[in-house]
Amino acid sequence: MNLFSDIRALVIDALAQMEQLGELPAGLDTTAVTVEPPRDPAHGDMATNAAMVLAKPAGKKPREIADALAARLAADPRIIAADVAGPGFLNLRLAPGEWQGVVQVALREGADFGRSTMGKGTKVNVEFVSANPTGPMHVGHTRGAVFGDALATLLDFAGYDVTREYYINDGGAQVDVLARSAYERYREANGLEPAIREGLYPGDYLIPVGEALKAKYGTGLLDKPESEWLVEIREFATEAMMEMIRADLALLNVHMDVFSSEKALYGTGRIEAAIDRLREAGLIYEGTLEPPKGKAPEDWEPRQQTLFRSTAHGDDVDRPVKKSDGSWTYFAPDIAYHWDKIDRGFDQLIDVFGADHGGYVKRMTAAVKALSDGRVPLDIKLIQLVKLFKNGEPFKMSKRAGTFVTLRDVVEQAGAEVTRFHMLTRKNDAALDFDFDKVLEQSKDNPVWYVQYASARVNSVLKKAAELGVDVSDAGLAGADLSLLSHPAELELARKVAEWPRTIEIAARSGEPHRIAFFLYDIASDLHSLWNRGNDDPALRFVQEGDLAATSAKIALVRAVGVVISAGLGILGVTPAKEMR
RNA sequence: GCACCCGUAGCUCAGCUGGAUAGAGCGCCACCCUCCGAAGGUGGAGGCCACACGUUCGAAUCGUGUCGGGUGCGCCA
Repeated sequence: MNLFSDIRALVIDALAQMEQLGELPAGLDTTAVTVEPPRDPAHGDMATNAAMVLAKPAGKKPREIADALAARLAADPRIIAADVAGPGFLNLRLAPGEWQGVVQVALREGADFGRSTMGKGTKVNVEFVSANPTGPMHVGHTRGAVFGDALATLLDFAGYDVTREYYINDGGAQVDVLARSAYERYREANGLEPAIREGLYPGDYLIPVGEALKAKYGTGLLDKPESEWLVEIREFATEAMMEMIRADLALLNVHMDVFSSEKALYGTGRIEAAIDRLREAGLIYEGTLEPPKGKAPEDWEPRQQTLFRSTAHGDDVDRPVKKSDGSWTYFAPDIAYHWDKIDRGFDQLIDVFGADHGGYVKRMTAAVKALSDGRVPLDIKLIQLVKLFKNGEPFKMSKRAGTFVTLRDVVEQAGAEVTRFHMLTRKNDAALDFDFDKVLEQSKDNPVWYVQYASARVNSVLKKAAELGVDVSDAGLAGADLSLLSHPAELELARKVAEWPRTIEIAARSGEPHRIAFFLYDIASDLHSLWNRGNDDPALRFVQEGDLAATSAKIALVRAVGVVISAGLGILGVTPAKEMR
């Protein structure tokens, strides 16, 4: 349930009645009518812009519509006041019973409170991470992994049918480089001096792969030409890398539903078929690209290439699908891969890319538009970089010096929970600071800690109430006399609880899980604030010694907040804390 | 040169498909607490929402342009 949509429905209903009575012209478009919490609580509980939005199409003054609408709404028992204000806002004040009802619903629905049917079962594919299988994942991948996973959970919660997917880039030149690097480590395992020349992957993580190769092949591949071992070792090393990547993802509690392989597309005719489909649409041609203006490479030579007319679908220039030697570019199998996703029946595609792949967005959306006849939307989410800090000082990374920070480093130092939450405290397209010390700090300016502290407080106060004989089960609390929750400060917190389902829908609609993290910080802050007021005003303490009924009602509210915090943390992939240590 | 993202308080950032007097944390100032409902609390100062036009009853939010920062720009993925 979403109280805001309920009241909006009430408003729309009232407008329909006004149309029937001729107070408004028939057939008005009410899609722009909103019911929202006003910024200033003094304006009431909810505000609607109906009168202002409809004034022009109805040919009436906003005030006139607002007055009539107010009178009609005020007749509903759920609404105790409806006042016209400002340029034509209609401010509504709801009966306390509505807010108390929300608390009860939260307790009854528990972990499902806020779950929405907005997505209507739409099949959506979220492709994320998709790191090259050539080494361990680094911090940048970590953010992408956390974001993609949280987005997937969020969409699921909002009623979408979600598939988490990883595209393995195992078809390009980089896996040959991996094979050659692993071969050197294999030689090393056999007591020979490895020749890790420029351009190979120098990382230690390939040493065990070399040893495993020795265990499998003994000395059998030594002194053989590359052509005899490349394919086998490539396969072996890629599989080893994928195992490592899966293990890294598991450290973060990220689990994919599907792993798709680029290599598996070769030789199946899938790539050719995808390109042919574009060709039939007249979008493939042989041609020559202009050099980019103002940045003409010195070795530029015009070349005849097979091009995709991506400009027909919003791109700036057409893009090559074949290299000059006739082999496919990276783009070609990616087109085939996205076609495959369309083919598998997804209604909506989401790709999570690093911001450095921003230049790839238009051509990919163009391809998906062309392949699906505009039926399947592709939404590409770009993830900005993570700036690492240690105690306020920038933490320099260098691949060459071997000081680059891996996903494993981050998780081992900060923990999966803290890492996940912190990575979601910023909008995906904004750069994120990650300070190894600050994320572990126990203070109010650390959102992770502050939200967990609220969660622990809920737990501890429940325990205390239970000791005094309150039935603190959700069912028991839902049965409490909630009309005792009448203090304005308590109703305000209940209002925040009522905003949870709305927050889910907004976050899901915009594909922005960080909104959940911010909401959690807000509601945690409100809970702490009410708790603190109990220091000065004993009537606001959650546990009222000697008054079981009042305590039950207050604990019900606290537990409702706990329900929301648990649900929210669950979407972010974080386990709520039971106590602080 | 072109495309995409960004520009909000001294700092780090939110701002809900355009909505009323633009919010939070840190820092700063004042007061309170010295409590085991704990790892502080309450209040305050502080902003031409980069700038300029435009659309609108209404713009931080939409459009155009300018300035500033980031990313990317055939035969890498």
